[in-house]
Amino acid sequence: MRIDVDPKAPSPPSEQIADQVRYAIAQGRLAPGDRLPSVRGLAETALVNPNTVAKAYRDLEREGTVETRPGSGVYVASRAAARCEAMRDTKIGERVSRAVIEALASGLEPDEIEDIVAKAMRRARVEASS
Amino acid sequence: MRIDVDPKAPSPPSEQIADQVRYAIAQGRLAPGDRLPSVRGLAETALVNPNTVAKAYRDLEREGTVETRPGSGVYVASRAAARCEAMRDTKIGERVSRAVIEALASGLEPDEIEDIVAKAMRRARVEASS
DNA sequence: GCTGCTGTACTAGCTCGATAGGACGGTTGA
DNA sequence: TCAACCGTCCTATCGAGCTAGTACAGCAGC
Repeated sequence: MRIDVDPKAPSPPSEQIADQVRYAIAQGRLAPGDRLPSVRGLAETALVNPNTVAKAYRDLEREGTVETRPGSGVYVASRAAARCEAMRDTKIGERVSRAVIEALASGLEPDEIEDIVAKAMRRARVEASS
Repeated sequence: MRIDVDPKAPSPPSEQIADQVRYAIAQGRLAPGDRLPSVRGLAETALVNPNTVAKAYRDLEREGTVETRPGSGVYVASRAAARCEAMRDTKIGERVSRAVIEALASGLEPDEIEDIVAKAMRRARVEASS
């Protein structure tokens, strides 16, 4: 369970953390009943403040994706996978759409955009395999 | 010269304005010597504070894309087109790449992402023609 | 019981950016 | 000349979000 936070990304760190947990659940890398990293532990490895991790966990708890057992930790809720998958699809869909729409609005041609997408895909594959 | 500001977008209004001016220059919709909308006028039509437009113009001035003639207005600089085109390509490239990389990291398959891109492209075309 | 871990809560301070409102000097055109 | 417009500058305020530090209550294992 590795979670990376990019301080230069447009979305705030707490949202990045919550998103990565949701994606891990959607992929099945986190199953119902699994325990999440501790607030303090994750804060240390992700180089953010414990309060930032706590905010991410609080948001996940509110939407029913995780449940916290007082004194023990935070665990993936039982019916979380389907919801996480749905959230991922809409969220990623919106984000990719927004980028494509901006690219078209900037005057780039559709085939230039497809080129950029293909290149990004290849680059991401290389990074993922390394 | 229509400039729209989306207050819900992740990037701040002043950056949206500066980007749209750059894209217009890259496309040739704004040519060297053309005059930009006045700070107060654009602030009114784009529903933002005049200071926000002034900040966008100041940034464009600093990078050499426009030049302001005191008391008269802000005008597109003579060698702006090439620089704007280069800036657009890197900026849009980064933005699209970031979205694609996040989509792959979230567990979506490459062909699913291509689907999303194709759909966004069709939708943007419809909106542009309306 | 005690130690160490868990998440939670709270106050305070900081940065970034937009907003609001006013004042200034330069230019344009009647 | 003078009114209207131009961009610029300045101070102050607000909100979002992260950071820092502290304190608290619950659970687990020795």
